[in-house]
Amino acid sequence: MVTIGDIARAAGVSRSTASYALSGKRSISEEVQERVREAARELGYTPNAGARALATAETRVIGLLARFLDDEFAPAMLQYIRGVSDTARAHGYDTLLVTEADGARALRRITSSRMVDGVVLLNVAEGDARLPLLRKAPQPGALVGLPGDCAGVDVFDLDFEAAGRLMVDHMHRLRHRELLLVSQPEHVVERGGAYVWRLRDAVVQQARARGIRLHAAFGESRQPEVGRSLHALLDAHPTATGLLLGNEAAAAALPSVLHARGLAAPRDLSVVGRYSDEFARTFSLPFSSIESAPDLLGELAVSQLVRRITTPEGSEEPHVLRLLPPELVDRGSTGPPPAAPRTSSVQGGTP
Amino acid sequence: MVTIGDIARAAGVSRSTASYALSGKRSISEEVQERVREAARELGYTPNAGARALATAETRVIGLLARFLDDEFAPAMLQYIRGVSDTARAHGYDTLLVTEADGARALRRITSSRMVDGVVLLNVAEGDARLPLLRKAPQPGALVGLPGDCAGVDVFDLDFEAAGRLMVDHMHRLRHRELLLVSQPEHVVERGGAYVWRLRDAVVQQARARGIRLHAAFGESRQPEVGRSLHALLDAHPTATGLLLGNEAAAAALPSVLHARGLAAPRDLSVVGRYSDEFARTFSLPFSSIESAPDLLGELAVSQLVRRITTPEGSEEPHVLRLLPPELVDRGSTGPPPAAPRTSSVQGGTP
DNA sequence: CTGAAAGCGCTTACAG
DNA sequence: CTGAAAGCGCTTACAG
Repeated sequence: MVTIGDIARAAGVSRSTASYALSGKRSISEEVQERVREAARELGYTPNAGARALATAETRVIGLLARFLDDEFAPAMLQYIRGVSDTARAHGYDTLLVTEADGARALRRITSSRMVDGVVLLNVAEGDARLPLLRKAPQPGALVGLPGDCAGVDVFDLDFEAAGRLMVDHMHRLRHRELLLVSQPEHVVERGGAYVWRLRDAVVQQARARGIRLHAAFGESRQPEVGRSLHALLDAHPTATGLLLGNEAAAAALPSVLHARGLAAPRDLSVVGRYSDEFARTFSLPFSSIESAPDLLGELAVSQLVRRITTPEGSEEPHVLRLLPPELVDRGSTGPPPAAPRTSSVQGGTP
Repeated sequence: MVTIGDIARAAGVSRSTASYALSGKRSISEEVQERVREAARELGYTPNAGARALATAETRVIGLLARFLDDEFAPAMLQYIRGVSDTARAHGYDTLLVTEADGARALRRITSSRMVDGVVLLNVAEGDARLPLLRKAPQPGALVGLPGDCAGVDVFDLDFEAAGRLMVDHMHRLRHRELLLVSQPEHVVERGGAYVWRLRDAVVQQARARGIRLHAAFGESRQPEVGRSLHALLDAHPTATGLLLGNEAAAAALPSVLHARGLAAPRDLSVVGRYSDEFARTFSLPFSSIESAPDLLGELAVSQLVRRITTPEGSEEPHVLRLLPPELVDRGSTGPPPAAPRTSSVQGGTP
């Protein structure tokens, strides 16, 4: 292994001079600087990360705590991970990915051993067990997902309440008067997935305010249950003309369900989902949707985290809570309600 | 920050004794051991990872180099990542996830700075630019994906040739005599994605051996192109009775395509794909498929990597090349060919 | 502009 | 069974 000592010797200077020449942290004569650089290049020198971390108390690594829960839709997670990882790199940081089931334990491990300079938490729940630990940790943390208590951390999330209102208003403007809402599975709520009820409550309230009949159901996260529950919901409410989807798994399953019933959007049913454009393109989902912006959320969280890391200790800026205003991406799946009500469940019926 | 010095002082012993008591690397009296452990617990001691890495030349971190390529289907990647990350943790390692576009550069960074004890490369291509660097690195590496030259690394992959033969033989046994094959997009091949032609060539050859007419096409990785190309293929070959899918994006798009044409599998068309069971369940893909086993491949790669890391330098065991025998998961989408040929493209026709 | 030295927090031969 | 010391490779005050 080639060390800074080797570089110093090759360049005929002291180790400190070699270090300064490479870092540029104090002025070094042109000539020496060139000799050192040349030696480093020639010997293929890279500073030892552990040694540097020990000396500077900086690892240039951020921790990313992701959880894969049975009742959530895994593919959506990938985009958050990419957003975080790519942004971290752009700031000169590497990413330690932790997928351990026991997130609190994992968080303690990586923070108290100083493996990371800061931490991004994905999939944050209302009373997230990782938060008390994060607040005690010496490193700053940024969250994607809104917890009950935001003290001591920077928080980024979609504004799910505004998203709920936007869905309803969009349908209301098109003159729909009876809507269906499919949320995430009920366990997600029980586990503290606050975004579920933030969206749901907003939808319920706005529907009431607009004089719209609303039938709200919890969905499923897995096939074939998702499809069955969609069928059941459509069967139960044949006069509903619009469908709001808070649930990515339901959105992915909907095209088959519509086909099986001989329905088309927006001709027979107007549909609005809530997922990313990337997701829509990957699975060819033809429904208008509220962009969930996973890459942007990851990027914002990391950028803020890096600011905290690099900002001097004392100058504590107040913590940030940023809820992104929802945007509706129009893919043409909404329109005025049909004149006649849908025919009820016709397996494979003609359109 | 609480250091081993603090523990030593609290327990009234030297730092070395404290270290040994915690690591158990030499015999320490019961009593002292207890005092040290108690002190560590009380003060909440965790060894500093950087300091430990510097002293031991071990980081207990493995690097995971993933690439997200436009012409590949991103959701499939997540399962590899989880397999690697979970297995690493089970062995006591953390995972540094690198998604940088320039994989070779990233590999050099993390290996030469000794951020990791070993490296797993995902998505390995025929003449992978990362391999020469990996061979020069001081850390061992394990690959998921078969490169042209396996020297110096451990390699794990699905046996794509056997998979191709299995697909054809399965259809042949059911008396199909004309088949369609949809591979990955052609750019994947151009880029050196060897698994594409390994599967394709084996299918072509086996079809010839069995006297089967085969129409092989490259697919697309994105909607709506995927769907269009499937339609075009089905239009072009109305007498083909079986469809082989090497391409996950095509598999995800197929249900809509079949619905739109009023076709059902296996009644009108027998279908075999190549993707994981997890993938099938997430997207409710009703097609029999050859299990691509991403979690198992990730697990095997990491387990072997850990063995290399922990094995003493000299005792170089020969490198491993392991190709998993394909397994067909039957989801009931294959059967005997229909008596009458398919009617050609009928948009929304009755079944 | 440059060098000698201390120190980051750990582990592990070396001595007793 | 235990302690004092060296060393891992770096950075950065301290001195000139």
